[in-house]
Amino acid sequence: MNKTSDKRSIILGATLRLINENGFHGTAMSKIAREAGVSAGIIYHYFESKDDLILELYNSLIKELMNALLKGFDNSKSLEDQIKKLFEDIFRYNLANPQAAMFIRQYKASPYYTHESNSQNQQYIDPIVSCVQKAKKQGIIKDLPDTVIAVLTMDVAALLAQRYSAGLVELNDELINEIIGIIWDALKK
Amino acid sequence: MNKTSDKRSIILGATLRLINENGFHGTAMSKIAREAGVSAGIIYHYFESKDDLILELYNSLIKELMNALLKGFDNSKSLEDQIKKLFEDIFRYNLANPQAAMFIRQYKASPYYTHESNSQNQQYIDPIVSCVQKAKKQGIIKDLPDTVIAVLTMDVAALLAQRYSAGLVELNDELINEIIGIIWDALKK
Amino acid sequence: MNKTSDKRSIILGATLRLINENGFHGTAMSKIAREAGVSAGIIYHYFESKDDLILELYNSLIKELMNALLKGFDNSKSLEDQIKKLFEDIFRYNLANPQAAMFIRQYKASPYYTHESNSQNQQYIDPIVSCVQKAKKQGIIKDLPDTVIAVLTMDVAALLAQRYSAGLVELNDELINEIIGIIWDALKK
Amino acid sequence: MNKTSDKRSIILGATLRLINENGFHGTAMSKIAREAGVSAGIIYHYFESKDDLILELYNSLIKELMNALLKGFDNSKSLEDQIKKLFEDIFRYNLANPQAAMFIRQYKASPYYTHESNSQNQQYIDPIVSCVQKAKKQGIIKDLPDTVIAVLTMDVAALLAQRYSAGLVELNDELINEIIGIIWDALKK
DNA sequence: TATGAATGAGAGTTCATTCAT
DNA sequence: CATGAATGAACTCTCATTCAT
Repeated sequence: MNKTSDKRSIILGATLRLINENGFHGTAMSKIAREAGVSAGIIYHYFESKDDLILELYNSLIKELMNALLKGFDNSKSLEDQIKKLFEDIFRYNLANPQAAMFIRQYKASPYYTHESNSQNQQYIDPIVSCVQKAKKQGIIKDLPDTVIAVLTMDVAALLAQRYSAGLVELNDELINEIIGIIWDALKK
Repeated sequence: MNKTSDKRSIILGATLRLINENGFHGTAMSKIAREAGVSAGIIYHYFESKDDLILELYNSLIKELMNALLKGFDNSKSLEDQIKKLFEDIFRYNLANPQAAMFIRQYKASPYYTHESNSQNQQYIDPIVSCVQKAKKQGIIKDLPDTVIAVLTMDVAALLAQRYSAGLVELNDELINEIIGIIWDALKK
Repeated sequence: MNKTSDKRSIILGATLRLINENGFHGTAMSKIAREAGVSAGIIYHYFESKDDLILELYNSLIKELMNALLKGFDNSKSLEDQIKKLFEDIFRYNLANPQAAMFIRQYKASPYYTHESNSQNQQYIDPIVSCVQKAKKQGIIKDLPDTVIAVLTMDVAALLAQRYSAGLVELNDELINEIIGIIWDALKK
Repeated sequence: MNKTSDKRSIILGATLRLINENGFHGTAMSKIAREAGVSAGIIYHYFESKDDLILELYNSLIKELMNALLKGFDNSKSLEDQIKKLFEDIFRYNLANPQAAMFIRQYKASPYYTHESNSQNQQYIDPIVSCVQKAKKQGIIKDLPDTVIAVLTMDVAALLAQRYSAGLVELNDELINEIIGIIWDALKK
């Protein structure tokens, strides 16, 4: 890890924290610079604009999430176990990374979120999507549209993570397992 | 309906449309005024500030939603039917009012959403919460925290409504009924 | 006193209080209306504009002051006694009416104060000026320009009244008399 | 003198001129920027707000005035000569710097003038106050409250300077000396 | 690479004034 | 006479972005 990517990461981290706390609108570039301990100008060396910075942050968080999911992937297991593991990992990742979950959620709910911004992450998403497709074809899970499945897994997990971060619900391992079970039962055929 | 509440409503409507399209940050007060066909200054006659305007919009949408849910309420039916009807109505309301669903979702994902902003709506939410409580006690639905139940019903419905509005998924009556059935099966004991 | 002049007076009184507390700039017409217990619009029935309202207030305060001075006037006394009494009354009036003193001072220090605004009060000021002129000619007081004499009497008194109102100095009767004596000694020949 | 303090000074100078001409209320930040030949935004780099700018201007003028008075200070002279010189310098400084005198006067007559704003200048005022204190104790000048002495010297000088600037009175050296003599005679024991 | 002073457009908000009622 | 909703220009202040150093 060289100095360049260090500073880039520091800026991204500062942006993540500030936007989660104050929203897109409440997060001025000058504040990001102060939080990151760099000058305002240098941000424009690493990112084209504020919009670009936010998009890059989103992409990097999606990339990290997808890497975490792929790491748990085991092709030697049965497809049912693979899918089950996938859903479990999605839940656990969101709950373990509430800052990331919160940002992704806020981003997706905002006008920053366009088809274009998502197409860049297709490469990371593809393996997971194709796994889900296979499971549908083999009759392991219900034949629902991908979007519906994504909502019931990814989005539900992210929402619960945020509610947990906000102190609105207590989530112990037992409850998490129960929820994962409920979702799995709801999706499986 | 007198002129005063008319203009107030017009301003709220313009705010809803613009914020859904451009986000909180992308929606200037002057644009709201232009969209509503009023002067910029008069907004401050009806609302204290931009933040207040947004909060009032949120409150009014929550109130409308809750009224819609209460309208479908029938105490003569069995509790199971009541709960089932409630979940169905939540889905249908969100899908029928995508603008409201989208705004509520964006609001809840933003730093505007605080405990304080929700406490004002407690009066509308209470009857529904108590109905769910009763269902839990009578063993009709699973004994999950209210927040988890809210995520699996209200938030899932709102998310699907937005995905539908964004053209990401086709939701016909058959599919809606299937999803309602899935959620109901997941929650019932 | 009819209702019309009542309301006019109430508006003037509200303006006096608010401007002394918040300055010209900090005193909106709507606040004057609220303080006076009238609508914003009606002020424009009694006064042409905010500037006019402020000018009329200034004029009315100058008129009251001058009337107070003229009331103490006694042509049967010696000129020396008349002048001495005049200076004493100026002091006492300012100290007894700190709100008026404060406003006049703030007005005179502001760009509202023009030659034009003063010319309207010439009728009230004339008798006093001519009395001072006579005293100068008869060698009772020093032959200083009128402006210098006004500063050493009127303005000094107003300043002391304001300092007293602000709690910066304690002014008992003894001290007031001492100051009056000092000023008189300084001006007399 | 570096560029930073240059621009700060230019802004302060522009503010002084405009406020003397148009008052606090009539002096918009945008006008100050234009007069100073800078952008509107940069003022907020040097000053927190309009209020802060005005306070800083007041403080800098008080500081300059006090430095001018201290420069004329000569401890080797008799206390009587020191005091006399002080009063003379106050007069001459005010008459030589009518812009400063006018602003200080307008500021003191406005609601901007608070105890807090003055406490920041105590360090500059202290030496002069203690000199006056000593003179009172030694029976050189009358035992009047400091505020009264300040009014009769500082404020009278500032008022005369403004009247002179406004063309209301002609002040030649002879007259100035006469007035200084009158004030001195009034204060000395 | 890195800084931070500088820009200027545009934000939210205020307010003197008007006018239909 | 009286109201107060309505206007819209002008205000203070912010902020993404640039650029000389």
